[in-house]
Amino acid sequence: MAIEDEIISDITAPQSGELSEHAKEYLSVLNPEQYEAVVHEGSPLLILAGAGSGKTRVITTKIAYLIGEKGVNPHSILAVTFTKKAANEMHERAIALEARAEFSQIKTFHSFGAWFLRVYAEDAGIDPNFTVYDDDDVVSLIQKAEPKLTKKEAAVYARKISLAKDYCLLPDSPELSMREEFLNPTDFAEVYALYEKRLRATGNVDFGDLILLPYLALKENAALREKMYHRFRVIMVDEYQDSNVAQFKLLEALSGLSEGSGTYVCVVGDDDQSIYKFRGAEIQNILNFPKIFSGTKIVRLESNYRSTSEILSLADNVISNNSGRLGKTLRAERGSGKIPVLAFLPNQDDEVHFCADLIQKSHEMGVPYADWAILYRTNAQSLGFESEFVRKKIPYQIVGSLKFYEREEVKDIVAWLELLANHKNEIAFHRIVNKPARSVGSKTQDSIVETARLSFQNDIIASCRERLPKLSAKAKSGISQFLEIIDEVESLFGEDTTAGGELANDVVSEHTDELKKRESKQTLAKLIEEIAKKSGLLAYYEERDKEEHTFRVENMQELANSAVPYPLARQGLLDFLDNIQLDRTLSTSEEEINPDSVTLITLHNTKGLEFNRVVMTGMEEGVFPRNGDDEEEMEEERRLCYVGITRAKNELYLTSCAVRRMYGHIEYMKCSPFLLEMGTEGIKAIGHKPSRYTNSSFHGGDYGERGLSHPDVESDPIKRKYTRGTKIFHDDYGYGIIVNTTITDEGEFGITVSFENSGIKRFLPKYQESQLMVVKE
DNA sequence: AGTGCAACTCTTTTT
DNA sequence: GAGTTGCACT
Repeated sequence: MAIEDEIISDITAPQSGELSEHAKEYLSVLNPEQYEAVVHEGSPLLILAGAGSGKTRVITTKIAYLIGEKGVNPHSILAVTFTKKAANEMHERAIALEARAEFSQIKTFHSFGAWFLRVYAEDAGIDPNFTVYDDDDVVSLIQKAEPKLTKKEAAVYARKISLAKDYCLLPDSPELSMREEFLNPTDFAEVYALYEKRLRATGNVDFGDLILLPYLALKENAALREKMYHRFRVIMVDEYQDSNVAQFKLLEALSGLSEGSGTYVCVVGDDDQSIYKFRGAEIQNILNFPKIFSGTKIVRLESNYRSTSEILSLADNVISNNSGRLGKTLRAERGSGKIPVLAFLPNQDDEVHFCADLIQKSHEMGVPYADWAILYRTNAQSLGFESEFVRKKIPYQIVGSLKFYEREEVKDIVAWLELLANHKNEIAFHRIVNKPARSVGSKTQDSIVETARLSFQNDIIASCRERLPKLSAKAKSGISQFLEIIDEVESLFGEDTTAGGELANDVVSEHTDELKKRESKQTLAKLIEEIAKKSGLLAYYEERDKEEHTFRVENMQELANSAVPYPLARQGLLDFLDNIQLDRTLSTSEEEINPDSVTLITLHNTKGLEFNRVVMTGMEEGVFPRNGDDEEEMEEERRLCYVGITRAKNELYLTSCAVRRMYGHIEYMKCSPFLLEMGTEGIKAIGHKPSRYTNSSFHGGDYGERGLSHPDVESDPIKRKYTRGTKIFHDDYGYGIIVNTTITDEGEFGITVSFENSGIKRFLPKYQESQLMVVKE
């Protein structure tokens, strides 16, 4: 690891004295708390950063400041976040402030783990050519380890194993039997142990291992820890409220905070935005941080620069119902804006139409589609919006959809790549050896894997070669074809088949990659195309595309396209696999995503994002919040609601349906308790208000009887408000006078307005209340 | 080995 | 209601 040692040798001494002009400039835009956080040094730092409080600015400015003003070597700065998107944004913004930040490690927790394991594979006791198993692969592997389990049962074990790893629990951890969730199935620990053994035999890792294995390696190896203390002098963690136990232990081991390493640790988070408990996030990490690390300085960022005061006050009304908060009140620096709108709608079709209308009408007035985000609790809810948007030709983009990598044809190609990277990958072997059919049945496959285990250190390809002469005629021909394909595609690597991950993801490797790419002009895309051709998958899917009118070949090509930036070499292959395995949510290939499109996104996925106009849909009990009973889960849902509201900069809309189709049944929905918590004061409710909603404002907490709709008592006030001759102001059209009022065929109250500058328009005021204002003279 | 039909579950949320 | 899984049949 010569490179590693080289990097740590040139940490420049801290400079003293005057700030550079550049630094004065970027520090001058900070508020006092932000400034304090940026220049703080000498003890651990906990930044409690409310939504929209400029947290990313603080982190990136701090990185720039440390490098530019404090003489910290950019290589010795590590910053981790939870999503690739956030990591990339942070890196770019840091570079914009300070070019040398390019050399800092700014990545997700998991991709940091992958980097660490490649570089220190030996210390961690694993093969440096590992690839990462996704959840489906884990389930398959559990079934291989314990064949009597059905897929469903195996999935239960898979989920719990993943959770156990988040909690940093191994099969033999005594704590495993102390936690309720691991008590059944009663043989959980045994299956977990079997799985671990089998997983190690494949030479692969799962997601949990990316955190757990680096931690274990550090824990058992003082020399390695020492190395890390020199390698990383500054460690920052973003979204710290969602870190899990394993991540905390990794951070602790990496920083040596308890060992007096002198590493500077800065964590940033917001306890009100902790929304990943189901995935093992441990909110105690942030609540107890100051207790665990004595001398911790706490800085609170409570100035919100994102949302209008109307939006923030709704957010505060909701979150203040939670107990056990560190406590924090956001100040709306932007001042006041439009009042949020709550639409009660008959059913989910109306919900979809309402959103589409809102977007389309605003677009006609020049509002870009990209202003809008549709938020929902579960992925399933996106379907209705998708079809409606397609129909109305509204461009949209779904964030966080795993669809691309879940496609059969994509998984096939990826399995080929994985097997090439790691000949021990049993799951990948099973997937591709007989596809298209080569008469290699499951019995033959199992016997080959068994032989690999017994005689070839799990190398399945070696096992294939050895078993070849002894197989039945059919299987023999199939396996020999298979081996031929393997040989042909492996020859594409040329002489560069040596294993090695020393340079992974470091700047140095990027340069070498760049050189190699230019020299050979060959990229990984070529490998993928060859695999598709030689394996017969191309022909196979061409045939199926014709019959089924699908676009599978296109998808394979798209995968190939996304591999163009990677060199045709072993390292390029591993980098590419890391990239797709650790970033499944983003469609890697930036295939013609319309830059001006509406965002469809789950509430969870919105963390860290912001939009001018936000619609929170499905505000119904049972949808959001999902379960109403458990108070702890309720608090997490409430935090999720808080996250959703605070994504909105200028306009917030909420929709709630009276009836929703679920499963195949019609469900009569109650409106979400969160709507009641928001109160009725700061929100404009339109549509048929359920009695539960109208009654609640008088006695908070008592949500009233279940009920759908009251007779519409609200239409009268509206009619009274918009009378002929009234002067109004419309956000899009400006000032005008109501020249006529009508009742439509559907019984809706309509007005005709003559605008000073926009001609004559007709409206249904009920649906325009957010844009319409009566002007008092 | 591959096809077709019947029965079942499923809705959290994701690196 | 749909998509998936498992079984039985060819």
